[in-house]
Amino acid sequence: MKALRPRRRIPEATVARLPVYLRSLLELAGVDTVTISSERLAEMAGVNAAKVRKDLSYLGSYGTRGVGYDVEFLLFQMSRELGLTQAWPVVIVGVGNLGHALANYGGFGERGFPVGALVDADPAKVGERVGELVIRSVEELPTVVAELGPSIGVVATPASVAQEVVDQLVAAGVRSILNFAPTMVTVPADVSLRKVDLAVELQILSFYQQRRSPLVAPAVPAPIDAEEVAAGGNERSPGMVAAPLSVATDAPS
Amino acid sequence: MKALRPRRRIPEATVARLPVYLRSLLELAGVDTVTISSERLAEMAGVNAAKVRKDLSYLGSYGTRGVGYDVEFLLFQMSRELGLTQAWPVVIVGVGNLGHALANYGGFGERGFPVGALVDADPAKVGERVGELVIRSVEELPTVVAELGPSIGVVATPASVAQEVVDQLVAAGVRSILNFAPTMVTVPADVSLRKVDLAVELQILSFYQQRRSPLVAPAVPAPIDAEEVAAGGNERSPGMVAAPLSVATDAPS
DNA sequence: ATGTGTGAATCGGTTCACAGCC
DNA sequence: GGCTGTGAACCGATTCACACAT
Repeated sequence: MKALRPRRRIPEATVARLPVYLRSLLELAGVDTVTISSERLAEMAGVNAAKVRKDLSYLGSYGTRGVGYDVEFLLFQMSRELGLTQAWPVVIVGVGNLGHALANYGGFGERGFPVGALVDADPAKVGERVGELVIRSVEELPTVVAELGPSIGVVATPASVAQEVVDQLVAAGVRSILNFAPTMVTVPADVSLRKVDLAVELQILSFYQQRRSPLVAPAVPAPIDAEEVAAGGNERSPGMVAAPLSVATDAPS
Repeated sequence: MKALRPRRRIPEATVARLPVYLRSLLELAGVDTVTISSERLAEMAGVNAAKVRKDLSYLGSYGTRGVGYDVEFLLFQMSRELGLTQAWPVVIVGVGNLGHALANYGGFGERGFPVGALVDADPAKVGERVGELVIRSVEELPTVVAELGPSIGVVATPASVAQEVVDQLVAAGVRSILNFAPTMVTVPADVSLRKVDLAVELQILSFYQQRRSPLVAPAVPAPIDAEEVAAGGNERSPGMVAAPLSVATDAPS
């Protein structure tokens, strides 16, 4: 299954920023603002204007020179491109602390990703009710996925069973998986996999914090102001998890 | 603004992978395995061998040609580099669904990031007990942070107050922040910020899934093309495709 | 005059390929 | 022979800078 047809191939880094632009646009949608400049959108999204223009240009030439971008139109195009014109149900596997929280977290449904099913391997949990859903057995995955249609699998199990669960999701037909388990898992080439690894995030922060204070005392002649300085947002999606960028430039001497 | 402070500057992308190597090494630590080759470590971490060698070379020349890397020694160096020789307490701000789950999630403490305090702005929650901790008022942040010492702030509040909370953390002296709120926040240049945005992750998955199965006809005349999907920016290296030892290679349906 | 769209320059990171040491 | 360490080539992404449309 390898076709190569990039009608308009959108760079991965751009794809990772589209949701951020979308959110920014939603913030000012419906209201007074009819058009927006790349500069203003950049500010809202926490990136720079050149990047915004380049990114949006991959979607098509939807702007008007000398004016800016039509907010509504851009919203529409972007939603379409991101596949948000339809709802993608989410199947959460592993209803422990995290799975539970994710199930109750309203944010998903609001954004077009209704939690469609909860699944757990523990027989003691099967049948238990969480919100409006009843936890089902992991054995029912094929049925569950068939009922929901194209959906996204969220793995919130212990690391030890994550690969097994991923395999089951894939076998059930799920082609998009978000893994929260702190372990590496592999999927066939036609399945998308992203991971969110909290411990890794903390360790990355630890690295920079460590570097910053081998000693103490910043001892900088001119105290740096606060607020407003952009620390960049983390975006980026190269070979890792989320995005990165942080850290500071080091001691201004 | 670039001082040549860090004798060995480690690329950001490398820093983000160190925790993954660390975890891999821990998996085989203590046991029979005394040394490990870049190839084997690469396999465990889900990257390629050249990358492992290059990454490890930034830490120093800790390998032995013709042999590999000493597991224990590498573990030690890596822990030190990541600042894991000390525990960094975590302050969770916002004890809603997610904050609660994070507080109860044992994974942090295990990995050297004990949850040191829970803070919330809601007076109704202050005083409530969660695990061994009592939720404290957000006004007490300066005191809390002073008590804990250098720590990491985790923002698990609604988006609407995230920036405010981040400012308070920074004012209280926190220099490392992990933001779960779905909004852009800024911090001074000397503060590290990383974000975990679940909705964004789902939308990225949606993008690729959408491309894979363009369901309805687009409202705009646009030639549609299939394309090989290589989704996520997460981990995944180009080379890691089909699941080696997993089942699931083919989808049932 | 204003702000997009995009080639060209640049940068950071990955991969290659092989010299060097075990 | 095996495997690391690393310059060099390569590649994707970011930034620059300006022609062009309104």
